Amino acid sequence: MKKPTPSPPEPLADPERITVTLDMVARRAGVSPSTVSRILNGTAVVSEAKRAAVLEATTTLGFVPNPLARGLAGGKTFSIGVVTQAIDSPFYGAALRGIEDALDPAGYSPMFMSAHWDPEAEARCLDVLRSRRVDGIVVLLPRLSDSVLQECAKSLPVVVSGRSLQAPGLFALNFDNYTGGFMATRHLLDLGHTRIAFIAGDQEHPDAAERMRGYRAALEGAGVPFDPALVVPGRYYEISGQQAVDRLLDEGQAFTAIFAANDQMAAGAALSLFRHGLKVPDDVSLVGFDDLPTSMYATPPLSTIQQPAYELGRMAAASVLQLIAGTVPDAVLPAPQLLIRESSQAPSPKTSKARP
Amino acid sequence: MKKPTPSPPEPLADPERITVTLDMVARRAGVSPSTVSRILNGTAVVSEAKRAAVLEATTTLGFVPNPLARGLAGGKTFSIGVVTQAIDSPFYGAALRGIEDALDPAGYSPMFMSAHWDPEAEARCLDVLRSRRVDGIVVLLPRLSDSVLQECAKSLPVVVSGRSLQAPGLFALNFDNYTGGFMATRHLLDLGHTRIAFIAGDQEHPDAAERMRGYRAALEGAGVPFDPALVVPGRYYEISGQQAVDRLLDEGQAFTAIFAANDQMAAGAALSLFRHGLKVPDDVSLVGFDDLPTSMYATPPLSTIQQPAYELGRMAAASVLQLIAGTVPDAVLPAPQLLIRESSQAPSPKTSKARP
DNA sequence: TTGTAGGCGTTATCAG
DNA sequence: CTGATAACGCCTACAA
Repeated sequence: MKKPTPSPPEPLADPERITVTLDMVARRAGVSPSTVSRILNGTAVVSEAKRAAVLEATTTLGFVPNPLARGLAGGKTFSIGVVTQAIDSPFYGAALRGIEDALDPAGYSPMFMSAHWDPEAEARCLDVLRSRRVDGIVVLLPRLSDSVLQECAKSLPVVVSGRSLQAPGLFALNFDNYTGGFMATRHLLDLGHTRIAFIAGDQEHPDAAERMRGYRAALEGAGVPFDPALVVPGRYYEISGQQAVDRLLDEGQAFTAIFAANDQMAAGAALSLFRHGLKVPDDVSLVGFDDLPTSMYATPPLSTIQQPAYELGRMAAASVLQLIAGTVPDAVLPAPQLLIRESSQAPSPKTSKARP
Repeated sequence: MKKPTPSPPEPLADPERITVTLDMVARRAGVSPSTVSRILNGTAVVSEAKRAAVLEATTTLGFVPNPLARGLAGGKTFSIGVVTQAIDSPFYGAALRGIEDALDPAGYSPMFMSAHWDPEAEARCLDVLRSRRVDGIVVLLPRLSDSVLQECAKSLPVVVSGRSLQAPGLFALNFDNYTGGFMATRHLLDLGHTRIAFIAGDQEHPDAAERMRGYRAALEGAGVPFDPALVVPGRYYEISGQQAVDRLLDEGQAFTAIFAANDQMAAGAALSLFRHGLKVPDDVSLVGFDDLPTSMYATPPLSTIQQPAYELGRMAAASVLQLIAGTVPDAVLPAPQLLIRESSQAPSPKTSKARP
């Protein structure tokens, strides 16, 4: 499958075209290939004279080691597999950047893949990554069972987020979703709300379940009875937040505030309220979770729980690197933080119900 | 590099642990390695009997070819380098997914890198990607000069977006930003607005310049004089949109509508208006550009120009693949489309100026 | 049609 | 400290 041009060989010489090999460097420096390799990798001590010669040859020849050959021979590819659920998710963006930032200075490259919340797809991602011989794997919010993950960790360093697992070669970075959910609800309670609707995430996700647990605990702590009618399931997407509020309103539920399990659903909820002529926060207070970059630019800016996505990415990447180096990671995610903006306020006495 | 375990052979058999090689498949099928290779790659015609035997052996052994070895031997890595400016940008998200979707079925893997709008960083990305021996490169909104890009294309298939370049081994996918800018402005004009502020993007970016050109052309076409005082520079981030409107308002400029060169700045603009007590669209109409996934959930939903980010990604990826295959890409981006939502309406007679 | 041999660019293992 | 000499796992002439 050559270029369809059977013309004379390279009219315009392209210096970068021909690959410079380690052997060529060795020859030019008058040493053996192994010596070059050792110097370039710092694998052993070498005489200053040769080191200098090799370095000179390396630069003048513009030698760049071939990662493929390195991987094949040495068993390391200097790449880390990263499986996300949706690479286009606003939440992941920051995390991916954190991973990039942590890996780059170490000479590692991330290899991103999306599993689309599908356990089977996630398994395929792991397979592809393994077949590509990545040196380690980061799984953001895995959907696969703990055992599968632990199994995977037996043959490769693995870091997961959103689980609390313990296993050799496995490190889990868990955000305190429970406390986050608690704080959000508590904030609304403190403001004077008692009829607080909750748009839940998919309870299959541990983090969603935790946020809900925080919601209930806060209510109980305040002596406010938990009302199942105020809890609507969502799926973390905007549309599900919108539908949730549509439903709440259709059912004629009385509430003065809404706590959405993530900012995306909060945005959907806001749209539903807008369509129904309800104002935030005058008629209904709204609190989200995640603090997406866009949330502070919502109208009005959204009160939410800050989730350190960028830090999560950085720490996860740093942790795989530690695992690879044989160190035991000790990273701990920052505690949840409540960001009070303008979407929440005390309930106005007049409109104590969404549907007066 | 054998296993450091001279213990009895595999107490708990771990089938995935030991790598199954092509040779093993060959042996089990009773054929030579080359035959296996030929069958698996469809490189040559083989007798049905052997083909069946090989396929059987492949599946029962769970053989997965090693991409590293394949790359080393065949000179291909089956990976495509993708340089974006910011992996966490809401606009890129969809594009990256498109790339993923187009590459995956072809057995290729994307390798994402962020250049942060910095030409030097972009050059480094290209170097890293080349050193990783990617088979082709996609550069989304390059900041590097045309000549550097063309030079790069001499040794590697390159696809760029946001430029109109022509060169061997180089394919450019360009969105019609001019028409998009024209349509957005025209929409406002049609509504009856004549004082239309424009929040521009960095004029260094060709696409930003084009959108501005469209803005001016629409004004001229409608016989509305272009007023430099209504044009404020931005940098495509939310904050710059907010600052732009702050400035417009501080200066006491009279306008009834704002066209922001992208949705992110439109979000910032909306926040500024909100802070100043101005309502969208009652006091000021607002139109953006890009149609970010979040824009339809803004309050009110944002009128904007739809930019097919996902398609862009898909087409870019498909095009590199074509380039690699020796075909000439012929992809053409969909034409811009105006999405009229609720952030734009006819100017109310009372508030014909932001500052009456 | 099918097998054999050699090589892709490095690293690792061993002697010296 | 340094240099041969094997691998690494696969592909591709070349030969049969």
